Amino acid sequence: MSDRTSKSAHHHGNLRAALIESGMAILIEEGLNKLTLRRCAARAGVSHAAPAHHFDGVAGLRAAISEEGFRIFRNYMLDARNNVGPDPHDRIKAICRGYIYFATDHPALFELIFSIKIISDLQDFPGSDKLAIGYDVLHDTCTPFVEAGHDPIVVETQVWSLVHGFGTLMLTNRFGGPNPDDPCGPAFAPVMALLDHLPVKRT
Amino acid sequence: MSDRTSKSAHHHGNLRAALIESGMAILIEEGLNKLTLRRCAARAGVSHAAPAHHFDGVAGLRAAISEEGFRIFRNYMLDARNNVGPDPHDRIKAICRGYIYFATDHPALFELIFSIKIISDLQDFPGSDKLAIGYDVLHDTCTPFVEAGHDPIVVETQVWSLVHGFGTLMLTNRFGGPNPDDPCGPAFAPVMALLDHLPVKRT
DNA sequence: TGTACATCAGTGAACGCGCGTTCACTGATGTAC
DNA sequence: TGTACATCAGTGAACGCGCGTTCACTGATGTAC
Repeated sequence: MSDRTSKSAHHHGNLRAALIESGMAILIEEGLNKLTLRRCAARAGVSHAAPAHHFDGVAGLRAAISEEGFRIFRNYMLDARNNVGPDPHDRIKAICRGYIYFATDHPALFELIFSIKIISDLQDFPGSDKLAIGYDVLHDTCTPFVEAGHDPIVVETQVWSLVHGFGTLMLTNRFGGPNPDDPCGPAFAPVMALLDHLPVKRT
Repeated sequence: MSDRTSKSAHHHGNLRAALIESGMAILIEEGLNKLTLRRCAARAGVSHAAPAHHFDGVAGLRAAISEEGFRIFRNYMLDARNNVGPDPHDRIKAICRGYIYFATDHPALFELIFSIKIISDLQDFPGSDKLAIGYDVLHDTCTPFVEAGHDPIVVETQVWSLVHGFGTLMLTNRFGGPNPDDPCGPAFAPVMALLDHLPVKRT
């Protein structure tokens, strides 16, 4: 936070963060299959061998970007939920809207964070608990629909499957593609309707 | 169907079909990112320039394999539905089980056929109506749950989102990974339960 | 039935591309004294 | 405060890899006559 403007040739100072930022931009502008070490380096204005000092290969870069992606994703859900009152149905529908907005705004990042196979890629991601960032929001918001003493995974599986399926199908244009004006418009209404019928089990 | 055993150097005779078969094997054994023209050619025992006579680039190969994949996928749903009686809930649950069995048996093929973005990749796939193979099964099986005069897309979106979301999340091990013995086991029960509550609108 | 010939489906060598990785190097930074 | 030095984070050249594509070629096939 001092003379970041100097930008001397060596010692970028914050290259790791800059590379992650470059990766995000590449995801937005070029897509997931263009996310390479060399492209990130080029975009950050640094030699292509430089990233090796900060990431353990391309898998490490993807893991770091995923972690940031999960945080952004979680904030989408929280922001949506902060705009509604305490009604359980309003809240569950809100986080689902946040889910879909995120998928629409950041399709490649959405694809990245959900392409990680938790078990098989475990060794590649030492901080694999980072892959659960956001799950707490789903869990908390589902609680009113979970009968006391019952396993919350049932409701969580129902809600998550429903919204995730809609999101992925929408991104591959199975419902005519995302509506840029309102990704949670008419096409999403059937999902909302089903959520509306979830019975509240405790208040 | 004559002397296919001769296998003379030139004129393989059925190379297109052999390359598609090779591609299927590669998907099963090596995964989607190993599906290349050169690998298919090598696996079919042919020079790597040969596929150019049968497919329009790697996109054409993927399209041809997708088409076959959609047919297999559809048969999974039909087979499952043929094993149950006429009860609408039994039938809708059956095609969803078929959906999940297919995803478990052919994860890379599942990934391929659902990675195709229908609109943007349209020009790459002249037979893009082939991308809808299987939708008829969903449509027909959902009919009893659609009120007369209402748009069937509502129920179709609900069922499809639910089962597709579960399938994709399961394949990335979000539910502890697919159970090899019974992919439609306890983890899938919440989805089945939700389907059981779909109201029948006509008989 | 036999022959000439056009067509077609393969071969194999070559090219350029982008990628990850390695390596000797060098300039900047920070610390010990 | 100043100097020596270890450490660290970059550079740039080089390597090998697998990929798609092109191209002249050649052997097999099928048809006209």
